[in-house]
Amino acid sequence: AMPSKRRVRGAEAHREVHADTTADGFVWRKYGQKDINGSNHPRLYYRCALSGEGCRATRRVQRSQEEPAAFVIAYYGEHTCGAALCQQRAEPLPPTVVDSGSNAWGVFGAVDRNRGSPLLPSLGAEQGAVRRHVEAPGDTSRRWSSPSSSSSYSSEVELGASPVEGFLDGNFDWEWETVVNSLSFRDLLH
DNA sequence: GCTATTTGACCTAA
DNA sequence: TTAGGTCAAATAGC
Repeated sequence: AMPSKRRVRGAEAHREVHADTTADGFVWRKYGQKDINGSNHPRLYYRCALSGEGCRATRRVQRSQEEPAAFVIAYYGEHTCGAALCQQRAEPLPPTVVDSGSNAWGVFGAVDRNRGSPLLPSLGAEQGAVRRHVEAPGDTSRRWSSPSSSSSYSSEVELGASPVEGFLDGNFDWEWETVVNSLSFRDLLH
């Protein structure tokens, strides 16, 4: 039988993030757009560009009501094509964090992936790299792998960077918001 | 001509 | 019946 053409109402997104750019390190193909009740902005639907190879990852992008410059992006499904294949970058991401104590910096290459997307804010192209600054209390060695439900920490990303897969990786969700020239993250579990 | 995007229609859970 | 997710023909861009 044909699979349902409609996601079950209320189905949980694998993760949901707030971002000021729609770029996330993956290649997406738009397949639909809808005006949503109670929203001033249409909702955009994307699936992985490698869906033809069986990748079932999709995402739903909508501008934030409160902050029109920001986006709320919900991810559904996993990249069964393999994250490396879905990403345009030639090299896999370096480890998300180089832990060097209370402050740790990781360096990322910024990639302009959304080409001429009208949704893409003027981020990223001119800046060369992203740095993620981590401030976490307590044990820093496990903060990226399995944060406890009570842990609280934040990261900072120097602008220029679209949020990339490395930031979203893991078993927990992130929310980020623009703070002048940086993005701050916080664990959505709290 | 090929590929990606747009957009109205279609489908179905609520 | 409505709302929202997807399809697919038309269109645009290369």
